[in-house]
Parts: sequence; structure tokens; C-alpha cells
Amino acid sequence: MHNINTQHDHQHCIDEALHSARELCQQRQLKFTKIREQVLVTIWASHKPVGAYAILEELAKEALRRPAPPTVYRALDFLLDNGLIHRISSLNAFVGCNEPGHTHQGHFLICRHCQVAIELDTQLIYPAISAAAGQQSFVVDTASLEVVGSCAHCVEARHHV
Amino acid sequence: MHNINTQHDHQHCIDEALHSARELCQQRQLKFTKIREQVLVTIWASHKPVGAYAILEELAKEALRRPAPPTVYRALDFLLDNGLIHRISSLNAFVGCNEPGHTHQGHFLICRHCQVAIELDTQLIYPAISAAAGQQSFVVDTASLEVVGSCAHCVEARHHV
DNA sequence: ACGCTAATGCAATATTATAACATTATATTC
DNA sequence: GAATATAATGTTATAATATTGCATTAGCGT
Repeated sequence: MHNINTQHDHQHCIDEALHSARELCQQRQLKFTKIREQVLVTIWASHKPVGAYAILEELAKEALRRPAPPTVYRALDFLLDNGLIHRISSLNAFVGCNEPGHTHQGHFLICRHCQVAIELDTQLIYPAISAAAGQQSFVVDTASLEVVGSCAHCVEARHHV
Repeated sequence: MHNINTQHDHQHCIDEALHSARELCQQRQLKFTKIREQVLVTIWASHKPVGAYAILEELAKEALRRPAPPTVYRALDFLLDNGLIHRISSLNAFVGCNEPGHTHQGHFLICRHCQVAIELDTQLIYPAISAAAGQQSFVVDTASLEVVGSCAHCVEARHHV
């Protein structure tokens, strides 16, 4: 995975996310409507989790009439249901999914300084989760991990303060 | 760890939680006030995460005048700060901590059927988290894991439906 | 065009959480 | 014990997040 904090071609992230979304919707015979696209693009504007009402503000800029909250929440539900975004519940915010379609798993490192959320490869943590659940005969549906701390970039920057 | 779903002496859980809390507060020269105790007891009434407003309802029963939300939230903040409870952010709810004082880590298996939250020994998962964070040179402050699924008890029960 | 379904619009409201300031209780010092 | 400082709680209002219920519109197959 590339390091989000260093320079990267973010337009590429956005393009890829849009492409994946369109492809996934076509495969599943779902409609990638304008609102859903706008919401996804807004979320992918950065690697920082975005709140529903912040998304609403963005939609308001582009629409003639200001949309109501359900408009945003319905689009978010659609994107969540199809594994195109993740909800970071400790922040009440949403962030793009790196591997769309693989719903119900989201493991993130969240920087408390720059707010960037780095998605981890599920395989790094899931075996441990699965083993721990297995010990309790617990059947896992979804597992979300939210690690808060300082990303490499911000740690480095703070050394030079 | 005992299995919460089977019969267990829950009064023992409550007593132990209260005892630990008093001890910890004494050690740290903190005040374990009546409100804080009431909130902790309400949370420990079960192993199910409880919402702030549900706690408020409980306090209302015992008080002459109905307390306002900040009363509850301040007590919750105190208990969180001192590692006596955990916040389950995916549920906006609070649950007792098995090992008070070790703040900032909460790894839970949450049953979608009976709502019981089983706290995992941090050592089961933390090494994997630490390794994954290390790969990204990310410095971890807190790590919360919320696994949703079916506990052994409910899986068993459902086989007999 | 007709009827069906999914998507969106819209108004109201529910739920969760905090800000700001007043008051009371507790502890400490003199 | 009175004076003072600090922490805790009371109180009012409001912010922030999310949902319900119903009306309307858009797209699709016939």
C-alpha cells in the first residue's frame, strides 16, 4: 500500500475509486446515480473521514436546492452496503474503501494530527481476531478496528518543531 | 475469562467492579461520588452496552429531580478517563471494563442477538495491531476493536429454533 | 401510454452530545 | 471555625448526528 501521507497522485485514487464503483454497480445491476457518485467523490476528496453533514454541504454547493439529510444518508447506506466506503464509528464519519466489495471489514490507523485514515490489509489482523473469536465459539460477521495515534509523517514533522 | 452467556454469579461481577473502582479512586486520590457510582452500577447491571440516555433514565428513578444529560456525560467521562468503562462507538453505548485502569484499549465481541459484549484479553490482538502499525511507522495511542456476530450461546439457541 | 419499482424530495422529529454559566460541596490553609 | 480554592454538580440551551413517514419523480419493462 502506498503511503498516503507522502506525495501521491490523489487524482488517481479518485479515478480508481470511481471506476471500481461503476464496475461493481454494473456487475451487480445497481444504479450508480448522480447523488451516489457525488457522495463518493466527496468522500474520496481526501483520505480523511468526512461527516455526513459535511457531505451535505458539498452537495448543497452543486445542487439548486439544498438536499435534506436523508438524501445523504441514503447514499451513504448504499455505498456502505456495497462495500464502497467504510464508516469510522469513533468519528461518525466516512472514508473510501480501498478494496470495494469486500464489505464488513474495516481496519484503520487514524492519525490524530492530520486525520488521515490508513486502511490496513485485513489479512494482517483478521487471523488474530478469528482466533480470539474462535476461542469463545463466537461467529464473526463484521470486525472493525480503529487505531488512533500518530502517522509517520506527523511524527516526523513533530520532531522538527 | 468466564463465559458471560452461561449462568454466572453476576452480583459478583458488580461487586468486583465496584470494589476495583473504589480501590482505584483511592489510589489515585479521585472521588468516587454517588453519581459516578450510580452510573457505574447501571452500566454493570448487565454485560450489554448501555446508552447514555438509558443511564439517565435509571438515575431519574433514584433522584428526586431528573438529572440533565451533562450529569451523565460527566460521570461517563470520568469513568472512561480512568479506564473503568469502555465506549462501544458503533453502538454509542458504554460497558464495564474487566481490567480497570488499563485505559485506551477495548476489544469486544458483540452479539447481535443478545447484545452481550465480551471483552477480549488485549494480548490476543494487540501484537497484530502493533505489528501492522509498525509497518507503517505509525505510533499507536489507542486501539479499539468491535467485532459483531453471534455468541456461542445464541448460535446454539438458534440451532434449536 | 401504463404500471411497477427504485430513487429522491421533503418535513418533522428522534437520538446523542456539548457549551456556557450558576451553584453547591469538599478540602486546605490560616 | 472562617476564608478561600478547587472540584463536582445543577441548569438551560443548543449543537451534531441520524431516522421516520409520506409524497413525488425517474427509469424500466410491457
